[in-house]
Amino acid sequence: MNSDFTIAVHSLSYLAHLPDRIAPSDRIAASVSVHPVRVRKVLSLLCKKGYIKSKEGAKGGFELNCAPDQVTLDELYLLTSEGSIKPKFPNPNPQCLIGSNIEKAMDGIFIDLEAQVGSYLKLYTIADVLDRVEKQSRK
Amino acid sequence: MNSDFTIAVHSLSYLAHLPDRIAPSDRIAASVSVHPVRVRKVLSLLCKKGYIKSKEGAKGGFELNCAPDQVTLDELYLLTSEGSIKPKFPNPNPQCLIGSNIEKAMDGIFIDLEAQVGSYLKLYTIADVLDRVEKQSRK
DNA sequence: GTAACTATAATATTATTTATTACAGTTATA
DNA sequence: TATAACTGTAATAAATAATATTATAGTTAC
Repeated sequence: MNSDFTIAVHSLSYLAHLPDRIAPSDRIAASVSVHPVRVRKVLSLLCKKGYIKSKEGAKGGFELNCAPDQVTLDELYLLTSEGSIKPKFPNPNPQCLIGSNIEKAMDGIFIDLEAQVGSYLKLYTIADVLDRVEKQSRK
Repeated sequence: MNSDFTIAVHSLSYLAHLPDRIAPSDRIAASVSVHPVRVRKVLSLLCKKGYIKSKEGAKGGFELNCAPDQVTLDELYLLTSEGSIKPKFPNPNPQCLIGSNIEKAMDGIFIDLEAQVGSYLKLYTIADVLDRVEKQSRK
């Protein structure tokens, strides 16, 4: 899974926990600890899907536009990391029975695995993540 | 998942399909299409776990030492890629409620996810992979 | 004794990820 | 209405991770 997923989950949780649910990319970036340009790139995906709205100009930023308990981690996985479970198959030898067929043979397994991962991640929402964050902070 | 998994699965399938079930690293490497030194590195892990035996010297190589229908992909995943599902959390800000707790909050989710992945991969053996390779080759 | 092999460490190369810079466009507000 | 605070996005640079290569020592069949 790639770290755009981390950025998406962190950003949504961050916005959800703010009283006014809006923050500019540099503030979000400071919480996630990545570059603001990267935050904007990932959040632009979330904008397209309507999870957040972006406001340009002064006092702008990214504003939550969804119910935290309605957004599942599965959706964010698909948006940011779909297909990332399968490892690389670096040009196996086409002259060889195994080499020429193994990637396609494994593809079916990995497609189902992705579905498994999806159905598990569907059990968790941004609201759940926030709950866990709060529980963790009380430890 | 990292590509050492690919190398492990490919190598075991490759050995299993050979009449004498033995081959040197450079032959395996030619089928997988990676460097022989890398094959030896990954296969040395499989040796330690007893899946194969290595024979040094002339006419040596790696010899299968297990029943292909008894080795599950789960075992090979754990050996080569355990923990690789979880994305990176690049030093989130310790001054922030979200930043200081999100990685630990997510850890629980990813631990369970790994277990899910494991239990799915347990459904497939090297023998199954070989079957699929053969079916694929007849398409 | 030699050729064919494994084992493994050290280094180099390549690919991927991430950060940075740059700049055009938008908007609140002084 | 000028300016500061923003987003959007492309281009480039830097850092990191993955992979290959080189080197060397040890083993074994013949």
